[in-house]
Amino acid sequence: MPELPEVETVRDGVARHALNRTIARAAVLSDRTSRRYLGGRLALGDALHDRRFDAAVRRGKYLWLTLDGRADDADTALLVHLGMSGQLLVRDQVADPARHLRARLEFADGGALDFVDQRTFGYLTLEPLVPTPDGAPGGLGSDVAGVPAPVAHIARDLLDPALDRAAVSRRIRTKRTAIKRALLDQTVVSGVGNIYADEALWRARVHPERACDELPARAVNRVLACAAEVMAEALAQGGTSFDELYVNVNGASGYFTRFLHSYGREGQPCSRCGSLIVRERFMNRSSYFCPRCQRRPRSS
DNA sequence: CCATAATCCTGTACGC
DNA sequence: TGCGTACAGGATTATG
Repeated sequence: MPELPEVETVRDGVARHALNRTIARAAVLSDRTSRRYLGGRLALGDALHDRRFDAAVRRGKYLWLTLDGRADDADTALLVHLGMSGQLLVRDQVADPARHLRARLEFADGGALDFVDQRTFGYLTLEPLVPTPDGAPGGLGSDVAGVPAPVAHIARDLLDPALDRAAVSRRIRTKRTAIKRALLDQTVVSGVGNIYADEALWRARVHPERACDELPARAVNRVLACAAEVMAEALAQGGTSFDELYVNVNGASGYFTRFLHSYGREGQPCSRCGSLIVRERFMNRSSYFCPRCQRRPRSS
């Protein structure tokens, strides 16, 4: 499941292998993949014809590829969200279509960029860039102070040099909700999904149901620091491939799965204290935590 | 405005 | 063996 480290791994791969190459043909094969683009899948493919990407940029779990200069739409980007199972794969040659191939961009030099997505929560769309309020770069990968319009409400992420982490901490402490909910709220801080939320809370020794407005500032700061730390470490391992739906642009899995301490480890001993990791329903999904290291709040 | 529930989707794992 | 069901969950949309 692609969260920040996985999307960043993909962004890096695209930046290395897919920039400044002319797109000779582009085809979006599924209406669902282009559902965010009002012109429809055929127009989306047509719009990419004979164009090139000149940067690959990421904020949180959003990735966008900026189109090279053309007077009428120089500030336009192909916005990519991988959803649950989206993959961008760089092909040296046009290969046989993968089972869930949703779009293919063929380069004039013979290679291709494939978008494969089993569960179809991912999408592609073309979007104008809008200025960032603070004038800082819109995301990692470009100096341009712009983001695609649908990304304007998404907060900066924990690996963004322009993030004001102290302000995020203050905002979290005003929220009347559980800390894990706040971590997963992409308008508060972006890039954290279920896996890294659980891992960050385990590291910080904070129970996922702890109320934001009852946590000491120190604890919230610790959670944010741990989240940044665990995602940086995961990035260094190429991300987490928990269920094989996440791979990099070359089709390789990430190696961080073996370093997980809580996520997916129900019934296994906590690597810190030996208590058995428990799993609970939370927000229509699962929370994994150590019942001894991460003390449950009295209420709720 | 804020918090939360419902919703989209497909493959896999399981119980009967 | 096969069928039905639960489950995985990011982000938008709807509802309270």
